[in-house]
Amino acid sequence: MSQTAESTGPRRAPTMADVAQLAGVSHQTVSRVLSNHPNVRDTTRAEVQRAIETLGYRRNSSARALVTRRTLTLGVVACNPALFGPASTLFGLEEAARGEGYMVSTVTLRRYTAQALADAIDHLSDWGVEGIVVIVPQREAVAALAELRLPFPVVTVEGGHGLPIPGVSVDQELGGRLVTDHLLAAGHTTVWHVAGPQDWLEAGARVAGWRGALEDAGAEAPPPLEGDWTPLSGYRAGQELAGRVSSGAAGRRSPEVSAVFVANDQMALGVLRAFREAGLSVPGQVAIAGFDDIPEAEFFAPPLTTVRQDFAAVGKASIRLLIDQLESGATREGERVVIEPRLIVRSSSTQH
Amino acid sequence: MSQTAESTGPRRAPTMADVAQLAGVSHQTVSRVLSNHPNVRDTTRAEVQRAIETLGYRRNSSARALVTRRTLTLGVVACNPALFGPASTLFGLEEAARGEGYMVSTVTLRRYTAQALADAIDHLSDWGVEGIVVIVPQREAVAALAELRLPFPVVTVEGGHGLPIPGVSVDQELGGRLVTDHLLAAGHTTVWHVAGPQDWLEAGARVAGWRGALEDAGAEAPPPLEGDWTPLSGYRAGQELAGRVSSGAAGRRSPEVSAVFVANDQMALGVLRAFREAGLSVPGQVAIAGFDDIPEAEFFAPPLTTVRQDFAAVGKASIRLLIDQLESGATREGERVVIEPRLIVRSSSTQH
DNA sequence: TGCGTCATTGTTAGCGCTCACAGACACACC
DNA sequence: GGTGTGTCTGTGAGCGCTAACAATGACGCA
Repeated sequence: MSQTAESTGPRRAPTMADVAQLAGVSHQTVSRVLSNHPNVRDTTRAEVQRAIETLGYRRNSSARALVTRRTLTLGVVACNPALFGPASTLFGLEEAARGEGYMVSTVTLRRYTAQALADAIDHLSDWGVEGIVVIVPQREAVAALAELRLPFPVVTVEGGHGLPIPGVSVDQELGGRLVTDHLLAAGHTTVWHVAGPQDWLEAGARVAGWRGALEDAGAEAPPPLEGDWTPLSGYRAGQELAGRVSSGAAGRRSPEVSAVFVANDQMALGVLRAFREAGLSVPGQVAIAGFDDIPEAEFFAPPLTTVRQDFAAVGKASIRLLIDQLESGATREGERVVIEPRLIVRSSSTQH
Repeated sequence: MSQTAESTGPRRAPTMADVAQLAGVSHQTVSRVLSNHPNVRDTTRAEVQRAIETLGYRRNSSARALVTRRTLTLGVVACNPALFGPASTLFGLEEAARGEGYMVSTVTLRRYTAQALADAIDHLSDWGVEGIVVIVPQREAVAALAELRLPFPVVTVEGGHGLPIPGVSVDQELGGRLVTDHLLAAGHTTVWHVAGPQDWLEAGARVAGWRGALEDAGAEAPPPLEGDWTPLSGYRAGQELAGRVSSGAAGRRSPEVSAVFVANDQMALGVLRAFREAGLSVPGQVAIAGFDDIPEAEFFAPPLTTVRQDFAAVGKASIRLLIDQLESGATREGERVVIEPRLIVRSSSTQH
């Protein structure tokens, strides 16, 4: 049954010549109709269109790519695609690319290593992508990328500055500043920080923003804790911080814990749980702020003050940057698009 | 500077003929080396390999696809790719496909409509995908899909039964049962339900599991509330439920609210917030369970009992099903792979 | 010596399309 | 009538590869 499903046998997909024959024109005329060339008589065009519909003809993309030397395909390498940020960026990327007439092929990395990155790019190259966007925010990744000397344009997302590879990023340092300033303005003498993994550029930039804001305010910077973006690591950091709240500043020569800036919302969730278990009230005894504004943040206990990043804009800008290079043929050495984040104040940081 | 970066001008990528010439063989021998044909003398093979490395040659995928009639590309249509489930599935899908030597091209839908789905598939067809996986769990989507009669195999994820399109799904009904049974076993006389949008098959199946478990236990089924998967909708449903807890069953002729099964974790988060604001203790006064086991669930206040789905397995199985069809040429009419979910018990449903 | 067999290599055609160019025809102008 | 200047259409080549077949030489065996 399975073999005889299509009654006339394994019929080949119709070709341009088939359409031409049915419409009584040359294959070239069919091609012209398909590419909207102006110099085709209306009646001819209609005839060809009808033949196309009758046969259900579709242009063979491989043949077309072979002769035009354009695959109209872009590659994306992403690292933690189940996280909110990367997933949203991926989405924005794909949408923007499709709008520009390109297809997106994705390769995801379970964990970043220089080898995995190289393999991913190799895989994409094999399929003839015209350029790639790399969403691998580890510090060394960008360096590894710069050494690869690829035969097509590359754009990084959150790839950091100072490299010849163009990229798009959110101003993470500004985000760190916004949060810290906000907490200082609420009257806290200083702000503690639970940082992301320091091989991530974003994590480093958020630390820098936090530290900068403290310095500008003349506040002492307590030693930052470090997590790995997961709620669990935030939970552990939160337990550590909770211990310091109760034991007071004297024992450790550190300032009192009354405000914490956590480098992402998931870790902030862990911190909240740790504080809850320690019997600390938020924001009563400690104010907390996160980063990312995941959809859940508004419904945390209490709702979380955080920083919103416009991932869709990041995706769109990366594609723009990539396609610009494709079409101009010039590489935008070191060009960077920076997107501003926005502080979202909720009750985790404000005495109601 | 940008134009003169490559000193010898815009050199074409090397072709098989270039490699052949450098190695002193015919292009066909190069082709044989590349496709690991056994009948090539070792010395010849080595010579060709060296020429390939010297020139940095890569096979032109378009030319290859043109003659072999195989693009080795699979398409994926996904609907809410920033949600945890779809994103994880996407990830598993891509990884499995790459392992099998295929490339994955993705199209994401902002919102499901029959038109958007058709457009997405059109877009993928234009790029010559050999088959597609559709992760669009709305009820009508599958029907629309069945009517499209596509010239390549299709596999659905969470696409429901009774259609000629093969697919992979998690046993959502079983999941609903597991949760409900668990809550009943804890001594609750009945279990309320905050359902997902009823045009989603998964939402319907979870309702069915919930209702089935109640019936089997001889418990009365209260009218289910309906949300849209977002924390906000869960919050609203939670407010409604909280009102019933305080006013008691008498006013509405409904059983008392002492246990709630929420159709996903995000909505459960909203319910938790509503209950917290209403001064209800969880699980003291009301037990709550969710569905999905998002990474955050363990850190909710309180940690959430939920159902874990193995999305990676779903992705892997879909790709297997698709590639099997590709290689056998036969469509697996109505074949379904069902993956079992697992109950994760945490403190939101248990008196400590 | 003659012939078949096998491993190794080369030759040729053609996948389905676009590009460059060449025709055909209509119309205007001198 | 000749010569442009359009508009519309067809012809031929070739993109880079693989598949089918042909050719070559080495070897074994009668």
